[in-house]
Amino acid sequence: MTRTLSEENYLKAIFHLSRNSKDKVSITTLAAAIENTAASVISMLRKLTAKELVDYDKKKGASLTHAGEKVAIDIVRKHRLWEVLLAEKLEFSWEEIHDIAEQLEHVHHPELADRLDKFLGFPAFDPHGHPIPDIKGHISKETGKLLSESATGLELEVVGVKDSSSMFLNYLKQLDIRIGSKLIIEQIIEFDQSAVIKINNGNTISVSRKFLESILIS
Amino acid sequence: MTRTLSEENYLKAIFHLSRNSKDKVSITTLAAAIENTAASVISMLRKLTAKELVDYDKKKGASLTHAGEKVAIDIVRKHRLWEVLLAEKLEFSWEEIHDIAEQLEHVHHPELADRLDKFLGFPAFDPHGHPIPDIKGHISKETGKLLSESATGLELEVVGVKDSSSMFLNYLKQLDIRIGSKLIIEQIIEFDQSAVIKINNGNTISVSRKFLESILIS
DNA sequence: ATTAAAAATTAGACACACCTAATTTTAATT
DNA sequence: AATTAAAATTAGGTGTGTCTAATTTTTAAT
Repeated sequence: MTRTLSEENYLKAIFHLSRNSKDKVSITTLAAAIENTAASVISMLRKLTAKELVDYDKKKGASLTHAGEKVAIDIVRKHRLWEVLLAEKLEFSWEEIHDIAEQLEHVHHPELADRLDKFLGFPAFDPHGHPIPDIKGHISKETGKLLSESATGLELEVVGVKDSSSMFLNYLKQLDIRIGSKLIIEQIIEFDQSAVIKINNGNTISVSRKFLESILIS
Repeated sequence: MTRTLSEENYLKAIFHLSRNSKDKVSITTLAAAIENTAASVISMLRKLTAKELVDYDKKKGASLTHAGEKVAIDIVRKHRLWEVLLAEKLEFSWEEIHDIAEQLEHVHHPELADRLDKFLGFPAFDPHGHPIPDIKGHISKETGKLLSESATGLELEVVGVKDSSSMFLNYLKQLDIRIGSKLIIEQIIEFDQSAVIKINNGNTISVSRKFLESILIS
């Protein structure tokens, strides 16, 4: 019943991808997310199907079984709890914690997550604004909606990011955007769906569509 | 230059084995320590030799190069710092922390050990009484000597254990022996080198030679 | 409906870290 | 010195998780 690192990463990827798009996840999508080839994805899905952690073969696309989802949520829980420890206790910055938590999330011990949770004071959100599953695996809904779905002219508060990569977070740091920052969409450029936004009632800059889809606002 | 889990475990094993016996480590000894076959050990030593982390082939036996020792000490440092966090902050008990730290010690990040160290208040010893290498890789000498090398009749204080396995630590827990406990060797049985010891001026029990070699006293 | 493009799949290979079963080398005894 | 035992080594094999290069199937467009 013990899972390999690869297996866990696949489960996690399927979990995140099926949160976003609701649908079953295609081979190609998974392959892109996990940065493996489609061939590799197929053989891993077969393995996970045999272990009854994933449903596949049926129509097109993979989804987690109940057991698989439990495993995935446990990994996500550990990931986010470790991120809180790294940020709050060890003083790592926003853009450093994700990669370390990617390693820490695979440490196995039946009580580890719960001990961490208690030590950290049962945090509800990780430093990127994502909800932390509770001890029973319940996840409160993502707070906020995408900046890309917001109207122009309104003052919006940043409550989280959809992309936790250090690349993106370094960019935000450079722009002086963090959780709690105030943004106003001043203009949407129809041509490429980019936008001009005002940051903290100060600088005005131009950002891409991809940027708008990576920020959660309240 | 990135190291695999296996490579790190070999480096750590060589490090610990050559602390104990000073000499270069034989294939057979390493194989027993790491619970692999001699054949596997040889091929891994070749790999580590090629990476210039280990000196081998020469006479009989392996030892760490300067670079290899640096890596090993870094792993040991992380292991022991994580043990402190697990015991002091997350309230894990003596016999649980070793196995978790075996996983945590392989988490890579250039600053992780130092941040942990700072957060924990720069501890000098881990919960099993072993010295924690400092930021420069310096390790203070093991405190204490083996219970097996002590005279009978004296009151001795437990300062550490040589064996951090949960098997041994559970046994100690059952005997109510921990760091700080007082022991008196009442008698050595010549036949098998076992001993009768008094614990905390209370119960008297019989223990094996192996037991005596697994406890450090001041 | 046909055709082209995209997605899924199969087939076969490879690196890694193991293994077992010889075989060779070294060390220890008589 | 011959013999035996132990240790080291080689040879060849396995499972896991990848890959590339076909091939097949599905979907979309004309």
